[in-house]
Amino acid sequence: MPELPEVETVRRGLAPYLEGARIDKVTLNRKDLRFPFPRGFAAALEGQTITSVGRRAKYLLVHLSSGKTWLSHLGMTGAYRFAEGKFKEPSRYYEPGEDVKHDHVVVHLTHPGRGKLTLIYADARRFGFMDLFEHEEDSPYLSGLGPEPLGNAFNAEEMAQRFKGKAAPIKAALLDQRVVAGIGNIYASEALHRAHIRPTAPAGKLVLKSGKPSARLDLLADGVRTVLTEAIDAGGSTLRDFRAADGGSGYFQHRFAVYDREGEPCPTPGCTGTIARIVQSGRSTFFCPVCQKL
DNA sequence: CCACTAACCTGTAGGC
DNA sequence: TGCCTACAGGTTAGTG
Repeated sequence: MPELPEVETVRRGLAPYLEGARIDKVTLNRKDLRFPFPRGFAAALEGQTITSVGRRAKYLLVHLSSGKTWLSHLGMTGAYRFAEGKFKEPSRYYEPGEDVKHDHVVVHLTHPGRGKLTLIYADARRFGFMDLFEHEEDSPYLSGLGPEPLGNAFNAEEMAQRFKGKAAPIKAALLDQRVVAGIGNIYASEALHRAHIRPTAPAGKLVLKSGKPSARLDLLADGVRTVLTEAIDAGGSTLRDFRAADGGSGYFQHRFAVYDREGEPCPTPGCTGTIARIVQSGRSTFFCPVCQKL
């Protein structure tokens, strides 16, 4: 489900309700999601106060008073919501009375000023997972990640170093979390369209012999930053089932230039192209064959 | 190390 | 209506 902008939207929705709250009880309705919960997971959360809610790439990071960090990845269909009608619009899967068979984790909290809250993690496909660690470098999920695309360490020079000599298509390179962390299938297509780069182009072709980024790669770095920033500002994209923690939906999907727009006219000013769909590494890629040359 | 595939699991949309 | 297929925002494990 969620790429960086959607996870950031979830983080922003949760933070005001979680920060400062004490975790009273954690119920796991099964022993695993994509992977088993770590040993003693629930017990390690219980009794803790949440100091802050952060994010790294597509990972939510809930920092606890014990110094440990509760990591949560939403996979494709993971979602958080609060029970008991705290919000006007419940997640579409979970209208009152609807089945709750995908509610896998239930967290009872007491928030100073907001009182008792029940946070629920639901995940139909169970591609999500959770972890608990003391130091970020101890988490296998975080240790290999590339730079945050909206952080200072991310720029065209940085990308050039990672792309140099790579034969893999640029779309695959953008999806590689070791190269840049947080881009997924939607925003990879969108960023490439903004930079007018063909998704099949070998990543190495965007790097000059000197190792400097090409002008196109400069455009791509800009495209990544701007599309992610705009998507966050729009509250993420709502396809199928994505919901922010308050049950609301993002609206960036209305601003997709190419994603899921096969057969529609290319929105690039003056371009006469029609958006095409191809499959790369088993996943859909959308692009304009006319304005996305190399 | 690189590139690619299959696998994980459930739900939904579309064709017949 | 039912049945069948294709596809879905992600990541890891296994193969050459």
